[in-house]
Amino acid sequence: MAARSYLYGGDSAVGGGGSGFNSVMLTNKSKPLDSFFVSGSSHAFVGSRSMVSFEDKRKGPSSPFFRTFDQEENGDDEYDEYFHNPEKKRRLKADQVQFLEKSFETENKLEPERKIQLAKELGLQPRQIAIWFQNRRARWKTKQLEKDYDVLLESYNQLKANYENLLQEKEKLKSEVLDLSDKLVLQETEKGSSDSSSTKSPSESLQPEQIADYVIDEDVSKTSNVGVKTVGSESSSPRYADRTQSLLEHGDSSYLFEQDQSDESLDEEVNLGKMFVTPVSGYMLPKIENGAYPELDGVNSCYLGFHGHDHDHDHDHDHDHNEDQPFGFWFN
DNA sequence: TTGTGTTTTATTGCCTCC
DNA sequence: GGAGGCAATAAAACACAA
Repeated sequence: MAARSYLYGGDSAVGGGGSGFNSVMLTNKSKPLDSFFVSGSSHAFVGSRSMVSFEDKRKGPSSPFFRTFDQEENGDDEYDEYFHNPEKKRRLKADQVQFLEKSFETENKLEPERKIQLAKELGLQPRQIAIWFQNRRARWKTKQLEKDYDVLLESYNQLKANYENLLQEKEKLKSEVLDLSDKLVLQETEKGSSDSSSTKSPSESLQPEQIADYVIDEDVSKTSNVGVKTVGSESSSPRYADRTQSLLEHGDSSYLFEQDQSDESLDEEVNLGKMFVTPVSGYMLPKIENGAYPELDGVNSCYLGFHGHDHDHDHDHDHDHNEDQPFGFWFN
C-alpha cells in the first residue's frame, strides 16, 4: 500500500479545513503512529465525535453546523463525554448529511477544491468528506445493482409471458389450420368422387397434419411476431405492440445506453434504439418501444445480450476493454 | 434491558493514473 | 512513487422486537 497517512491531515494536510482540527480518531485497527496527531495540540487527544477537536468546541463554532451542534448539545456533559470517550466515533449530523447529499447529487465525484470547501463549510476534515463520498458512491452502486436486478427480472418475466402466449397462439393456429385442412380434404374427396378424371391436388398427396405444419412454419419464418431479436436480423411487427409496457418506463433516462465502440453490430442495435444498457451492471436488454419489444426473430427463443462493460469505471479503467465484448444467451 | 440486525463511519490493501 | 478510487471489512451507532 502506498504510504497513506490517516491523521485526517494525511489526506489533506490542509490544516483541517480551517477549523483548527487537531484530533484524530483512534480505532483498534489504527496504527499507533496514525493515532497521534498533528502538530500544535497540547492535548494528547485521540478520537472525537465528528472528529472535532476540543479547541473547536471551546472556541465556539466556525460554521452554522457547529452553531447548531452547540445549541443542541451544549454543556459540560458533552464536553466530558468527549473527553472520556475518546475512541467513539460519531455520526454526522442530519444537516451535515443533507448538505453532503445535495453536493453528491450535483456531482458524485469530489475534486480537491470542492472537498476543501465542503470541509470548511461543514466543519469536518477533508478526509471525512472524501470518506463520506466514497461510502456514498458505494451505496449508490449497490442501489443501482438492485435496480438493475429488478429490471432484468421484470424483463425476463415479460419475455417469458410473451413466449408462453406465443406458444398458446401457435397451438391454436395449428389446430385451426388442421381443421381447415380437414375440411379441404373432405371437400376434395367429395369433388373427386363426382369428377374422377381431374388431376391430383397437392392436398391429396399430403396429410392434414403435414399441411398444418407446413403452413405454421412458413408463417412463423415470415412474420416474426414478438420477443427478442436475433442479433443481426431485421424484423418486427406491430402485432404485439400493446402487450408489454411499463418495464422501462420507471427507469430514468440514464438507463439508455452508453455506447461501446468495441462492437459495431451491437452499436447498430443500440443506435437504432433497439437495445439499452443497464447503468451499473451493463446488461444489454431489448428496449421496449411503444409498449412492445421491437425485436424478435424466431418464436421459440429469446436472446439476452450482455455487455461486459463497467460504466462505473469508464473514466479510468482501460483494462476493461477486454470485458467489453458483448455476449449473451438464449433461453426458450 | 438485551440480543440482534442494519446503517454509517472509517481503515486497509490493492489497483490505476499521472 | 504519490494520489485517489474501489472492494472488503471492522466497529460504533442506531433501531427495534422480545
